[in-house]
Amino acid sequence: MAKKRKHETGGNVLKIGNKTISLEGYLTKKPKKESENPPPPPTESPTPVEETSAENQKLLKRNDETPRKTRKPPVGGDPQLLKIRQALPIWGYQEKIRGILEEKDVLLLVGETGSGKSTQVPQFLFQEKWCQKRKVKVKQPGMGKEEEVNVGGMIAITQPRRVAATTLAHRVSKEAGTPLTGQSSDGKSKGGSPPKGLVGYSVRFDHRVPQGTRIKFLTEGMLLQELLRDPHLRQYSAIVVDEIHERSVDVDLLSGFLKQIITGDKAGRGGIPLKVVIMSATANIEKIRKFFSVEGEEQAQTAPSGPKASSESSVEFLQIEGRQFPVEISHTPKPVPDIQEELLKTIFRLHTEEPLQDKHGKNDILAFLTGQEEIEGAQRLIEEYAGTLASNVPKIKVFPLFGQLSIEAQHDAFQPAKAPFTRKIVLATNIAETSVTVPGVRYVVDCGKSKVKQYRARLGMESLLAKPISKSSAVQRAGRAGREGPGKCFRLYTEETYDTLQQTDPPEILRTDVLGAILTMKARGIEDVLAFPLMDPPEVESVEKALIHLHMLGALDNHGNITETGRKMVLFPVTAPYARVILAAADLRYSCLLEAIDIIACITAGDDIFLQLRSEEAREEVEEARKELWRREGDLLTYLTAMQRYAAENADRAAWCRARKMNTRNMRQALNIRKQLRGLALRHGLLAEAPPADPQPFAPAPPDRAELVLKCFLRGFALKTAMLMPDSSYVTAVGKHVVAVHPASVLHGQKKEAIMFLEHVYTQKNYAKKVSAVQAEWVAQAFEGGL
DNA sequence: TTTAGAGGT
Repeated sequence: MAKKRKHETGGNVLKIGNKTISLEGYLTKKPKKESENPPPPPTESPTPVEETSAENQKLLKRNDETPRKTRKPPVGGDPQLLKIRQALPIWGYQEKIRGILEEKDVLLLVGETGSGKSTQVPQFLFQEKWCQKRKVKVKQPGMGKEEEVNVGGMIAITQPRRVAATTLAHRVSKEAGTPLTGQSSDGKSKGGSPPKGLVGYSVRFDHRVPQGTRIKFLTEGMLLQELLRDPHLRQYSAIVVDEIHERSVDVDLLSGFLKQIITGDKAGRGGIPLKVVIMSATANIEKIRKFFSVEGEEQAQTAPSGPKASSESSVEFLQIEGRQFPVEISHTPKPVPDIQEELLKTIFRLHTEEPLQDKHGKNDILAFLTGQEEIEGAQRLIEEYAGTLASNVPKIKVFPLFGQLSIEAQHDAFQPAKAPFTRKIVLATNIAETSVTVPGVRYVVDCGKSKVKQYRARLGMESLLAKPISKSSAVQRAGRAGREGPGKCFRLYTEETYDTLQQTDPPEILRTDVLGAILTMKARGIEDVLAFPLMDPPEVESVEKALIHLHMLGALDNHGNITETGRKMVLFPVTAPYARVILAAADLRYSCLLEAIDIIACITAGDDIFLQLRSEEAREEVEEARKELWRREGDLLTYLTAMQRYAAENADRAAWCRARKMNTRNMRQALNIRKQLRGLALRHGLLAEAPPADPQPFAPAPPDRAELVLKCFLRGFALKTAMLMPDSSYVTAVGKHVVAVHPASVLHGQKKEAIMFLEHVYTQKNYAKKVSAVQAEWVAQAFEGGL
């Protein structure tokens, strides 16, 4: 297996064993980062209304051949909601925004929390002349033939999270007064029939795109998927990229594709430009502005021929004020030796000195800590100490808040403390920084750290460690105190420490394995991935590692071009190694596709489907029930058993989960993913016929079948294997690192001749997770088989 | 003996 090593041979060629990958022309460099925000809350009401208000008319001072008042009003709308809309900070900017986009292709809009940009901007734009659907002639690629196609008509608004996409769509459809009911599939809405809805959304497992949809909210990943089918985004007149400051891998890739569309040859869109609105919650936008501006650097390489968009598509910038109460920030005078002690002192000083409520409402406390362990420790101490308080001091109710908590427990943290004369204290991870808003908070305590995942390409492993937060993160945390009234923020670190913090967090693309990003590019026709425009290009070494890995998986050929296997892999919404396992499982040599899908569905459903049990009692309580799921082959076969038994359960699946302390949310999600993967396998010919519907009687996989399943997973994960050493440690086959089997694994504390693990994380130790027992011989075979 | 947070036709 050592033969599969990389050798640099000359400039642009990589050799792996006897194979050669061309890296022709893979070279570019680029510039820096950002912070974030949530949408306004929904309200109630129905009835029709004119969009063009009197206020609106006043702003019509611009040079305009077609007077604004002739613009067709929206289908309907709600007068009460209109009043609320008119009070939003962004409302007064609508003519300005329209004016800019009439002339320019790119607008960078910075609006702080509560400015209303996510809901209003698409409504300002959809009736613009440039936003109408047009029939144009385009040349078919390859052939000289022209075909007539529709271009434009819709506005897409991307969101990093599903919940944001769906709630914004509901809100905007209510404001517009049109229903959000259609179940029609994407973009198939034919003209002719009367419009049935103005607003739609598209997220995984949930699509509502009524006929006549003009405004479509979708997740970033969903638009990337659409790009696979429609590289010119012909359905759209404009793309609004919201929350770009969160800098997910998906939004970075999307930005690259949008940049290529706006700076490149527009022949694929029949010469019709695509308008792009980039929205960010932070004022630190120089990098984004530079990235999207055409004049900037080398725009030359992208389009090989055809007319080039030039001066007319420069980036316009607009800043909208937000709605935020002032927050008084204080730092500690000296570095604190013990964070937990300082946290307790701060909380109890606040609690005893500050009023329980005022004219703005509740005065609750939100503390940011790094993780579950720290939160639970602090909770114990606070509750203990609270018990000793005098009776004239208000009571305390502590709510932990972290991602692994059940939905119900998370929900509790959002409710006001029920008992009278009681203050709510929420101890949260950075889940409360962006993903959720806790109402009632007026005091924030910030420990100044958070756990950060970092991928190390050289080791092929990731780490999860507590690191100092960035300035923008600190500002964001403080801002959580000023949502409902003037607030206070107590930072448990000095001002000098604050000054040393990084301005922004490194974007995800620099902290994660770029394997998926590279495959995404390759599948969308990017030959030279190093020349693909990215705001923060990953290190060349990480890209090379990913290319080699993709080559090993069979997704790329010797020239670095995507293979038929690679094209099939991207059809499945799982990471490349899992996609490779799915393809292998469909192969006649293995024929265990349904089993592989069951396992992959469990693994990709979220965090572990088995809830972690802290106490010895809890463990004993469910041990018997869980035992029937355990397989000595390891975690993968255990997941398979869990899924098979869960799917076989006919009575009450939630109760079945509760009895085994399993995550019901994730099991439901796993079943969704299983259904989706089965459907895709069927559609793409990996399955001959639809599997029988649930519930099916449970039958445990016999050992020979289990062996097939594990060999099949080795096709995707041969790199993640380790051998047992005489001293009982495991050493990885590639790289020779010592790994320990994670305590959550069923193989923890056991000795097997070799293990395969799907995850490799450094926390307290170098841990192997999702572990299975394999034979050394299978590992060798997997390497020899070229995977 | 252990666990930041998002996300996909």
